[in-house]
Order: sequence, then structure tokens, then C-alpha cells
Amino acid sequence: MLSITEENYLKSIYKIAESDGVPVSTNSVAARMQTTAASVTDMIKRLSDKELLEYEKYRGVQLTEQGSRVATQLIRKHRLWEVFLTEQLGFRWDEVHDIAEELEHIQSPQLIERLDRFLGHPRFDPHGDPIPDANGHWEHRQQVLLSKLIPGQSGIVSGVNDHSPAFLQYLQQLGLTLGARISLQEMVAYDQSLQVVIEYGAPQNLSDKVARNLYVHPSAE
Amino acid sequence: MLSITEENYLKSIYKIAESDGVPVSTNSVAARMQTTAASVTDMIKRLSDKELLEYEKYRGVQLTEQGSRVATQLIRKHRLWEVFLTEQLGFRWDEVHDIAEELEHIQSPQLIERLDRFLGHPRFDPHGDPIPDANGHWEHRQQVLLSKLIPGQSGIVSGVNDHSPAFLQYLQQLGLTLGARISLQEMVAYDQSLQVVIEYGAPQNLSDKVARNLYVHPSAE
DNA sequence: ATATTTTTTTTGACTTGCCTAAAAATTTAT
DNA sequence: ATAAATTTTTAGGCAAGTCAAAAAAAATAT
Repeated sequence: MLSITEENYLKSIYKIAESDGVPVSTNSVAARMQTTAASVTDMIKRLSDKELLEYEKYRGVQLTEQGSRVATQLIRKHRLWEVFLTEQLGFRWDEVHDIAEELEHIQSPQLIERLDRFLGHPRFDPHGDPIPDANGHWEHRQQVLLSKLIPGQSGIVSGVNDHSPAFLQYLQQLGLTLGARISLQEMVAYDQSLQVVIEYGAPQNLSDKVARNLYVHPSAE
Repeated sequence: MLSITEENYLKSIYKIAESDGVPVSTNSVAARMQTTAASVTDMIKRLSDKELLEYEKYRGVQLTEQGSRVATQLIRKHRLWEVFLTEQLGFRWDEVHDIAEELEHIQSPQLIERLDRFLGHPRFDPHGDPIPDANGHWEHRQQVLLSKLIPGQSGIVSGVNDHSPAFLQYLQQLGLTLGARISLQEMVAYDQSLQVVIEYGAPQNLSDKVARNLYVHPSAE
């Protein structure tokens, strides 16, 4: 039985490994968990004793099979709860993260399997992130950052790279929610901002920062 | 911000006070929380510092207004989640307690208000216990223990006094779920067991132990 | 009224999780 | 190749929550 803190460390290590590769450094964990390197070293030793990760002094860590399983199940739970919160309770996509962060620690495999069935086995959460199945596997959706599109191409909004409420609220305001159609008309060389059309509306400008944080599924034309 | 442990102490003290009156003794809390009297004394001091209860050495404790509010909100959350688990996810009434015990600690007033609305503002949980409203008030249902009925009287099952899975499963098997009609035919003087008819079925015998743990709403005839 | 039993509190110690400061190891720069 | 900078670990300590054992107070019995 793991503590909530231990679970959070495993999830952080999993996510860092996913984006930066292994091994995962002490400092990167400390930064993500908003704690000190000393605390991380402490916890790493405990998790290593429990065989949830492999640790070699000064060399960083890597999750074991078992550690990865814990992490993916947490992600599964987090994303299923987010679907529940938005689809059933009517929360907006920018409001659900913190609540799901608590709900993901509820310990009951039965609860999650029933919730999954209740929700109709959703494969993506409200932000377009894939939901791992009970075995920790998920569908890999073909998507690229909006910033990778070339002028003339169109796409369907399929996910975000920045999950902050501020970004999500801005997207909402722009009409750039999941499933929205966006066409890239041209890129402004000066600042890499983009001239786009959202859902056949009037052309408008999007900063490169937005473009680097929005995923689209490229479509024909 | 209270810890889960602090919340659990407050809930236990509230429930002991409800059944045994105030002040609440250190030992009774220790017994209910499955811990030692020493740990209780420790925690009581902390909760007293936070003005959640009034404590006088060797004299037991009593919740303050604020402590009571925390406790009733926990009970509200617990019971609402139980309704969700049974009505929406299909759990049986004997399966939901432990999961709700975890869910009740999720911190989000908005979540609870939305859940309450989603469930249609239920006033009773799956065991017939009343659900406090956002102000901590609840409907007092008129009910008596089955053991208080006199031969010839009938009643509608409205709640339980023992929430153990074993008892709940036995009731289920007997058809004694919430809303079921039960008529008392006679009481056996020898062992206080009862001869009853459940939902117009064949007469059968119920032990006094069952009768002392089942609430009914008396009905005419 | 005194002795005995029970209840409660105190004391000291343990674990988890966290911190700061200092030391050690590693990496980067010159 | 050595110095400097960075990263990581160690050491020592703190707060929460737990326990067992001892001491103190209260309740009960004689």
C-alpha cells in the first residue's frame, strides 16, 4: 500500500521519463514536485527499497515494470475522473485537473472499472489525452503541433501541450475546443505567429506560443 | 486545511456524541478509531488548539460549532458518494462504505454541490441514513426499531442500525431492503425472536438481534 | 475512608516526509 | 588537465501521527 506522496513521485518520474527519456535526474523530479533535491533523494531510496524503481547514486532513476504500472494506473484514474467531472457534472475543461489530482488516489480497482463502464469506456480525456486501459496501454492518436502545419493545411483540434487553466480558458474563448477545425493560412516570418481560420470564421492571428501548445489532427485540403 | 486523520477524528467524536452524548471520553474515541488512548490525547490537543473542540483534561471533549460543521460536511459527502456508487455505478449497499470513506475527504465544495445536483438532491443514502444539506441540517425521519413494534403492526423498512456488510447482505437475502413492507405477527417470549411476514411472503422467524438493528416506518393496520 | 481498578495523560521513541546546510561527486569550461 | 560550476547526497533537524510503558487522576469497591 503506497502513500499518496509515493504515488505522486512515481507519476512525476513517469511523466519526466516520457518527455525527457531515462534516466530521470533528482533535480528534475524536485522541480516538478516543487520540493528539494534532498527530499527527492530520500524518497527515491524508499521507492527503490520497494522495487518500484532502479536507482544508482548520482546516476538518476528509472521505473521498474511495477513502478510503471502504478504510474499508468494513476494516469488512467486521473483521466477517467476528468471525463466524469466534465461530462457528468458539467465542469469546464480548465477546472477539472486539481480535483482529479485528488480523486486519482482513491484505492478501489472495482470503482475504476465501474466508472469506466459508466462513462462508456472513453479513450480520451477532456484535454484530448489518451486514457490507458486496465493494462496500461492506450491508443496513440496521430497528431502534430499546430506549429508544424504548413500554410494551406487544415486540422482538427485534438489535444493540448499546456494544461494550465489560463491556456485552456483562452482556447475556449477562441472556439479552439476539441474537434474544432482550424486552417492555417500563412505564417508571419517576423514572429512566427500564424494567420488562421477557426471553424470558417474570420481570419485571425495566433501567437507561436499558442501554436506550440496545441495539437491538431491534420486533415485533407 | 485539515489532514485526513484530523477529519476522521472529528467524525468519530461527532458520531460518539450523537449516540452516547457529551462529553466524549478518550477511550471511546480510541476504541472507534482503533488506536491507543495516548494517540487520542495527542490529537485532541491539536484539535483543541485549532478550536475544533473543547477539551478539559480528564473530562473528555465536545466539538465546537466549527468542529461539528466539519463533521456534518464529512457525513454529507460520505452519504452523497454512497448514493452515487449505488445508483450510478451499480454497487450493492454492502459494498459502498469503504470507498465512500475515502471519497469523503476530497476537498472541493463545488464538486459536492454538483454531485448533489447530479444525483437529484437525495435526502437519504442507500442505508436510509439522512444526508445533511450544505448547512449541516437534515430531515428527521420518523422511524422505530423493528423490535419496538407490537404484534399486528406493520412497517416499511427505512434504515439500519448495523452497517456491517454481513448484516446488509443478510437483509438483502431476506428481501428486507429499503421500502420493503414487513408485518409483525408475534413475538416468541422465549428468545424475543419475531414471527414476521415480508412483502406478503411466507411467515418466517427473525432473531431479536436483527430486530434491534432494523428501522421501520410504522404503517397503519 | 481507604484500597483497588479504570481511565487518562505523560514520556520517550519510532516512521514518514519535509527542510537547510555542508560535503561529495559529476559535469562543464578553460 | 585542472578549475569552476552544477548536481546529488549526507547529515542533522522538525512536525505529524503513531506506539508502549510509566505516572497521575478519577471512579469504584470494600
